[in-house]
Amino acid sequence: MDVLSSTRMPSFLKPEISICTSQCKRSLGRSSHVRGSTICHGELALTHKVLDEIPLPDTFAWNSLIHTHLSNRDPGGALSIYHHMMMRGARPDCRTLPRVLTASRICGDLFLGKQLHGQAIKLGFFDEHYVITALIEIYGRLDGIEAGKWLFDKSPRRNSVAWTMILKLYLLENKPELAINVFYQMVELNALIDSVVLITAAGACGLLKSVEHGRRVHHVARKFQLESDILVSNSLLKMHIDCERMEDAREFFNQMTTKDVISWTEIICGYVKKGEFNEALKLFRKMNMDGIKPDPLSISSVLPACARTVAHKNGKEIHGYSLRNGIDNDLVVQNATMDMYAKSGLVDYALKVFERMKKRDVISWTVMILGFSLHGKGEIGVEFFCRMEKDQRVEADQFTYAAVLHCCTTACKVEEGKFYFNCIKKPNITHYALMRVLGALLDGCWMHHRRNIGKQVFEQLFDLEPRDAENYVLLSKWYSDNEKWDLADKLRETIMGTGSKPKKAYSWIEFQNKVHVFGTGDISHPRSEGIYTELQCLMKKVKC
DNA sequence: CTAGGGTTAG
Repeated sequence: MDVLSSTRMPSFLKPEISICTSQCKRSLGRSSHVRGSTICHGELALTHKVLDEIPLPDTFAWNSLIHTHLSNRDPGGALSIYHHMMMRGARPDCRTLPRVLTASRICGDLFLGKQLHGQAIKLGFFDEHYVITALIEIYGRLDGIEAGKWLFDKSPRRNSVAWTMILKLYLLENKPELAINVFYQMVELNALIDSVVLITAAGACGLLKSVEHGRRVHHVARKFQLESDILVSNSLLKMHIDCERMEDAREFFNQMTTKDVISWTEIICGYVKKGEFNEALKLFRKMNMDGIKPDPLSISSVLPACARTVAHKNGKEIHGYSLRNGIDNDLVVQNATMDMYAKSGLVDYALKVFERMKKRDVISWTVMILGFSLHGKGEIGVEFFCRMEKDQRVEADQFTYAAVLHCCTTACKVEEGKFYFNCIKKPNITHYALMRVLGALLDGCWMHHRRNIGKQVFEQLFDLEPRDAENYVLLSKWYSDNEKWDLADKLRETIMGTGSKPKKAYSWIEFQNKVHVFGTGDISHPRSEGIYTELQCLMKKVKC
């Protein structure tokens, strides 16, 4: 029986147990037999019963039971144990309060947290590290960072856990610069710098995309000789990637003495995000040669690289690997596999994977709907969207709507497109989603030469994201398609003026089992001169 | 029997 199933057990105050008491006493005669990590459904129920029968269970036994409920993701159960403990006159100790505070935090009960705070003071546990941290966390998360920070400033003792909690709370409120400032304060005050606080600080630098702060955190890590700690080095690696410094990231990765599957996954992901799919695939192969076994996460991160090169052979190979190793049941892997097939031109394979899936989430549906639209099967995509809407377990989000709109554009279903577009106007839709949707609508405008609508859409696009170079590329294409060359040229000048750079465009060809990649204006290929000459000849022939 | 921590898919 698995541990989690005990979350469905009867509530503590009314245990419904039909096992004879003598057996209970044999198995749990002494309260120290209560072990949170190994306890299962029946045993937990038994424990309740036994604690009811013991004249006065010791605090250790109550603590264990509270712990068990918490680790079984049942904070409500933990709280009712605590309540019962109080009713029976048991005295909580310094290990009881942190756990009960955690339970009330998960339940979102700040009022109870305040009561427990009072109790901590009354019982003299206020200078306990664990109590302080738990209090900072419940105040910080339920009443805002300032409340947590106040407590932190007032608290008689501070260890690195409490400091880290403050950093974490700032990050939760999306204030990474304040988190980094706290980290610098720590360093200045000679507080103990450990791996966890370094990981948290590195995360803050990544969120800020600040190379400057990143260097300083890196320096501190080196000073405390924690740079080679695998968790620290992985977070430093991630920081370089998040700061969009792939060269630095690669250099750091290369000199890492130990690399685990997470290190490899991070760097592969970094290259995928940057569009360097061949480098991502190379590294995936290298990882295997280094004897690191791919896991569902690394598989899911390399599959997009296969999807976006003609190397769908690699994709099939990786699909085969996941089948042989029994990780094809992972939902994320299945979604990534479907997307790989759909984007490699094998939408039928994608559909096969889709139909075999036991569980489907909104991403599964979106991938499939988008897959159909990419293959000019917009009608089927819209059908799938309707099919999805019948499934109560999934709800369309911004990406699903973008996909279905794309279907409408490829199927020339302008009216339906408008209909879905109107469905999107819910409060939880972000600007980003709107961007994509508008972009999709725009494709429709091109097809129908509905120039006025197109112009309106552009105006909205620029309002939303005036600095996004991609929008200018779209508009430039729009002008060119409408043979407004002078406007297109003028726009190009504007783009240069804003200083925003469009993403580099890539193309590729598979030749003799090797994938050759070409970027715009790329002259890195050893035979690039010959390639361009040949290209010019071809262009001439095309024009004739 | 105790707190704060690194990777993934549209």
